[in-house]
Amino acid sequence: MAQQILKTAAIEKSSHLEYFNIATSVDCVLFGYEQKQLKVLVIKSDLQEFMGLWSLPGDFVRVDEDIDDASYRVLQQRTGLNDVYLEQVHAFGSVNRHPSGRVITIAYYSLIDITNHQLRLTDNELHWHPVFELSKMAFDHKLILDTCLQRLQEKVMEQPVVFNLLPGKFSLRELQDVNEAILGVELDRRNFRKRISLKNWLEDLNEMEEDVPHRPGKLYKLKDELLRHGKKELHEIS
Amino acid sequence: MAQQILKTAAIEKSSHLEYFNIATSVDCVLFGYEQKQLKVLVIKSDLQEFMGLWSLPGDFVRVDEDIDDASYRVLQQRTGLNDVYLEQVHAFGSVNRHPSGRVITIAYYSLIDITNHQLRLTDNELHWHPVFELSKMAFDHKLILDTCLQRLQEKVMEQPVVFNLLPGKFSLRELQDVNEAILGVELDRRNFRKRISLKNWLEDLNEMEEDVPHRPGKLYKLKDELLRHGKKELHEIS
DNA sequence: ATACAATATGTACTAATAACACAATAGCTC
DNA sequence: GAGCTATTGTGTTATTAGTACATATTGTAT
Repeated sequence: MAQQILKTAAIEKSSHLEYFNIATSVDCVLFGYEQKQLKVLVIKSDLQEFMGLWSLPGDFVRVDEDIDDASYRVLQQRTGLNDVYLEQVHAFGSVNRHPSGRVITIAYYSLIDITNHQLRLTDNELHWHPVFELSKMAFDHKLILDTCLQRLQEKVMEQPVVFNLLPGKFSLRELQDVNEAILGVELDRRNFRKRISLKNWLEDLNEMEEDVPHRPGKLYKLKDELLRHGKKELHEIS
Repeated sequence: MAQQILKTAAIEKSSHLEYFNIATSVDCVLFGYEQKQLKVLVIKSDLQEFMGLWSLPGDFVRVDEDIDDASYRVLQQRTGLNDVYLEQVHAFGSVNRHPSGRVITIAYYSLIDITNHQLRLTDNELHWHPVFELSKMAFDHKLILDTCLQRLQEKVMEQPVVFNLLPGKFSLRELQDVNEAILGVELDRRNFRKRISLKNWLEDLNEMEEDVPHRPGKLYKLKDELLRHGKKELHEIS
């Protein structure tokens, strides 16, 4: 019957110093929507090992910073935004995933209304790239992107997340286009509208599209109480 | 137009040494089922700060070890098992979650057939505790437990995971009991059986329960091709 | 005025879910 | 072994969600 030896945290830390040898980073999959395409914000890798390849924006987690805060910091740095929905998806921790040493990364995704927010283009190597036109990326970033995309696809018809990709006012056609761009399939218009109206997410603005070369559609907005911004988490809304 | 400076990984590592100051751990929520209750394997905290509180089994990730391997190592250490389904759920990284220093932890859950596998009881402070009778735990382990429980509840009726909690042969009543223990609700027997038969997960063994003080039920097993073990991942089985 | 392009809308079929009741069987007791 | 008890096994109806599919309407452009 082994007698349990109680340790203080301070003693424990000194006995485990060798484990403080792994860095932690966050990587952000920032999705946008433009010209009927789902896009993701990527940046040219600055490592010689990955020269010419795109990578996801990310950074090391600081010792005095929560991991969620680190991802908001990356988001803010790259887009100037700090009030959008950001969701943790998965941690990636293969031993050799990063050539600089042992780095475990935690992946987040977010949805950005490209057209209404200017990027902080610190250099022209940062840009919005069509998601389905990226095959090879630096590090394991293709895997990270695919994992986040899959999560987004699972959520898109179930929870009101996709509205972050759109301006405040939109037509049902625009909403359907976004959904199709994310899912990579075509949807039946009548069934789509029925599903959306069943969800009861939208408020009819009694306004019409303008300057379209055809019969204009009605404009809607997401109900205020369903807006997700900042760190607020809304769970399981139907 | 800032000129991009290419760095080698080696140069980058030396310039970021201050970030290699955060430890990474894994914590495992090992669920079991016994006496119609959902249980979780817990261990008395060995830190003075949390004296008397239960904590989840976990360990630091080693520098030369994948994070998934670390969770399998913890599982093996505590239960002697290495061929069960283990799923990553979430990373927890508040600055002050661990009194020994900055430790980010990655949570996994797994399902164990308690009755058929002896624990490696290195000391008697390790035991199976009813999940719904834990209110306060060491560190943020209550939050981790709740997060993993929620994930399990979401999956249990959709994917064939729960069979890992049961022996190889079981009756439909036993299966229903497990589901009820996980979800914390009562289910209608006829509807439950219909749903299960629709899933087509089970194989009728043409055997009967024995030594029950009532009409015996038929015994079933999970179809071989649906067994999840080791690191194999089966996705989206209906 | 006509052609065009897209909007708006409804019905019939199928699948899944939820509520609900009764006959059959094995062990146990007396 | 008669009767009691506990639990198995099974089916119908009503409701809701999902899928496939066609026609009339409205505004712009020529």
